[in-house]
Amino acid sequence: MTELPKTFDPADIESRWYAHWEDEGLFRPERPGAEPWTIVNPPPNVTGSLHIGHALDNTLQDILVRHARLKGKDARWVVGTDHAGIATQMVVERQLNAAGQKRTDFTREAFVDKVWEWKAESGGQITRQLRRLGCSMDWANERFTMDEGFSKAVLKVFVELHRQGLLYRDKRLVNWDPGLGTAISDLEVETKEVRGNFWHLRYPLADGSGFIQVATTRPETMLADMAVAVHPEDARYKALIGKQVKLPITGRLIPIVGDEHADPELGSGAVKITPGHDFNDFEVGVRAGIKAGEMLNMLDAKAAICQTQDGLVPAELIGLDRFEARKAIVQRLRDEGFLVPFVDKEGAEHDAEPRTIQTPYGDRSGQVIEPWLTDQWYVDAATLAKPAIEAVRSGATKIVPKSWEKTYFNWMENIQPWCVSRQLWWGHRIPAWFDADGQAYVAETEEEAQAQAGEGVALTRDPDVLDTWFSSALWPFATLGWPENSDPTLGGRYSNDVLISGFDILFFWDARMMMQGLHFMKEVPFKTLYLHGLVRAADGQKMSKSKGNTVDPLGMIDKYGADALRFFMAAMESQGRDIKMDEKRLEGYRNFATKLWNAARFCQANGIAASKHLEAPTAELAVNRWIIAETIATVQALDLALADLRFDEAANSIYQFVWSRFCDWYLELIKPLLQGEGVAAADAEETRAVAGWALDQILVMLHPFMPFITEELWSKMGPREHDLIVAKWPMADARALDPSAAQEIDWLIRLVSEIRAARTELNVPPGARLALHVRDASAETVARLARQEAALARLGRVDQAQGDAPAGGALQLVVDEATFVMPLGDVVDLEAERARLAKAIAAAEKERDGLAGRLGNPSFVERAKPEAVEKARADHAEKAAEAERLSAALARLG
RNA sequence: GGGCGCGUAGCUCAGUGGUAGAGCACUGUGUUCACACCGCAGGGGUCGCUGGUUCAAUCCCAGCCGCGCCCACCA
Repeated sequence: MTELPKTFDPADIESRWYAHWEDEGLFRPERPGAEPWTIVNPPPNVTGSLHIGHALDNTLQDILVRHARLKGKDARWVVGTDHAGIATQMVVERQLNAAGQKRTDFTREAFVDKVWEWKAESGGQITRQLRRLGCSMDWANERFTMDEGFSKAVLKVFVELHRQGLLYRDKRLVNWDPGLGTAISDLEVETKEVRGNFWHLRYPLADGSGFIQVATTRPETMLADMAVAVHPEDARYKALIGKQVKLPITGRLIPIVGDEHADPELGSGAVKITPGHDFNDFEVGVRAGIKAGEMLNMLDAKAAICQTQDGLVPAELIGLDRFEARKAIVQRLRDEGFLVPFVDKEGAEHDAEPRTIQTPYGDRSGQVIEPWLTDQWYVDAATLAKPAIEAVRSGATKIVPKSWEKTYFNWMENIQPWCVSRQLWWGHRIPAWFDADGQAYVAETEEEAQAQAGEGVALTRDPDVLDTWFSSALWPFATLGWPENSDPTLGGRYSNDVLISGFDILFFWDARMMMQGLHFMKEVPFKTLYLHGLVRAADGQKMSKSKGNTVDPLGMIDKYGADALRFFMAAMESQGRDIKMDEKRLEGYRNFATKLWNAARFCQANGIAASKHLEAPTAELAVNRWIIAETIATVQALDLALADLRFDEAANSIYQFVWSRFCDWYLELIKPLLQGEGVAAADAEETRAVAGWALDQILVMLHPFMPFITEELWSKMGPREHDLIVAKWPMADARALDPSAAQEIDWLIRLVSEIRAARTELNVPPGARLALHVRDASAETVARLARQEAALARLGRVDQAQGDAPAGGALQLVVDEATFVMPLGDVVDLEAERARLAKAIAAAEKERDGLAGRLGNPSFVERAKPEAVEKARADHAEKAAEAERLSAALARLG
């Protein structure tokens, strides 16, 4: 047993213990035959650094892993990083730019090598930071979404999905990011409301019989218009259907078509159709019989104007950026009389009507997204979604909190084809080869593709890579050895036990793991999906670098210790709510750690040491039997809370137990037994044994939340057979519960509390010792008073006296059947005591009368649950008796 | 337009069909060598508003007000 310093210094112990655990392989001790328990960590981006959201996410996971490990399971927390295609490519490109270079100065191979170099140097930052939080991950088997095994899994999945017809190449509109020069998925598009304009155009009918008016937010796209649509039943336009319009500027002849898409209520009721540059118009175009290959395209990859297939775009517009082109085209339309001016309320004329419009932006680049006609690879998500929906309906995967199920279903049921190809260099290269005619051959190797295509056919590999989420969707099984490992349960680790993620990646990641996991493993990837919220700034705002209101978790660890930060996260994690950063609270949990530290110091100083046994020691004294029962009750509460993933309840249970039960009462109550004179040696010994045992249980129970301080104290309390991280979780043994001991200590606590409150209220000097007389005491109370004499003397500063109290001023209080009288002689302010008693009487009477009122209501007695009536009767009798005894005490005061 | 969530003590948050809790902050006080990052005692809430269901509602239902988030093709 090593003596503990007076102040707890987290920094001193954290790195020491972490290194020890990791070096000794304690994050995944050998446990042959033990029940496997598995959780996979959401792989952070290699470009990332630990932010406060990671701190929450990983704390919750570590609590579950450590709990499972303490319970003796073969717990494994799979860890690794994600190659994060776009993000990582951007980081490396930015570095090149800073050095005056650019990506295209290099060959693809050379650039990708540079990214790997960057990854080797900087990609480990976040995993080092996770260690500071105390995360007990299986580092020995760390994975990367582009490591060799993973790449095999990705190839296999791509090829199989293709063979099954669930992955295909298609020409359709895609969300194109002109800044990054790649397609992105629906989920990577953020729609924002921006101030924009609404231009009203009039298109001349080809036969010269007049005009048809249309409105648009994107006038420049008129260069690729292929129709004007009106509602088939719209009386105003019905006769025009089938006529031709001669487009301004290009002079192209386009038809007026009838289509349900045109809403007679909106604008003029007629709408220009640009199938190559608008998702709605694409559908209208298809219905009008236009094939994707024929749709006019007027933009290049950078969203500058290019010549359309029919060559009708005037040369002076070619090469203009889309926003420049808009200005030029509006001006020309105005000059040529095709722009209908907007007249505002004051009667003034403008080119356009101001209006807020929904505009799509790329979530990475911040660029306005262009619907663009390209060939891309798509996954038939709707088909894969069906089993994923069913799995949640049947409960095979339970979503916690349940309220997210609806969101999950809603998204899954309306899911669109998932565009998985990206025009980037960094990522999993698509295993497809094209011949000269553009025919694709999909295979795991070039040889196989060649075999499909036939001898001598020249093949070129698809230059594109896969969406990062395509690979991370395989994380729950590809990290466990699939596909080499053909065991359908992957050694009992698939399905994973639980997945913890922020709700912000429910669609990006969780849903896609469900789809891929069910498709390839025929089982759900995880039995429970726990979704937590965001960590927000103190003022409730979302944290962001641009706002400059981020809180650095490492800074919090430096200031308060990792244990305090972890406990904060756990205590604040109630299901379904975001967490607001509250540094005062964090400070409070730092204080909690110090409190525990000092409790352990007290134990050390009083000969209390590491328990020799797992089971609770046998005990005779009520106080010891009571703390054993309280410990058991806390284990039960913790197990329940953790099973329900109620991290806040779990944290609060152990917090309350440690501070309010163990420190505030138990340690105070046993002081006379440890330090008093004339204590039987057996009693002192029993108490030391029980206290040591209870402290041990506290350390084990608190360990998942506060691993560092608990491990330190565990080691300092005496010799141990093993480290705390691999200790045994307490057994919730109901046999240790003792109602009579609990009742006695409960009575003692109430009596001491009453004495203290009364003393304070009457301004009895803290140091003054009072004589304690009792009247109307039952035999049980008399016995308890005798047994608890030392505790009462110490905590209440009272000395028990025989016989009735002498007449005169006294402090009186009622606990259960007995009235306690503490004579105060001349010191007492009789008026103050009368007032105090009167207040107590009033309170008891108020409750009594309230209960009487309820009992006097016939419908309550008739219709309420019998136990509710019974309880009301009992409470009423008790309150009535209390009021009477207090009144008697008041009367005695004279 | 659809969906979800939130509104409980000054602040941050739990909570239950039977008259409300925690941490911090606040007030008073400090005898007892574990701890002032502490102890003891205390004040403080018409549980957003309005109806309804019920013997009984902060908790269930409906509407309203306020706040936030997600999804969606109004040109």
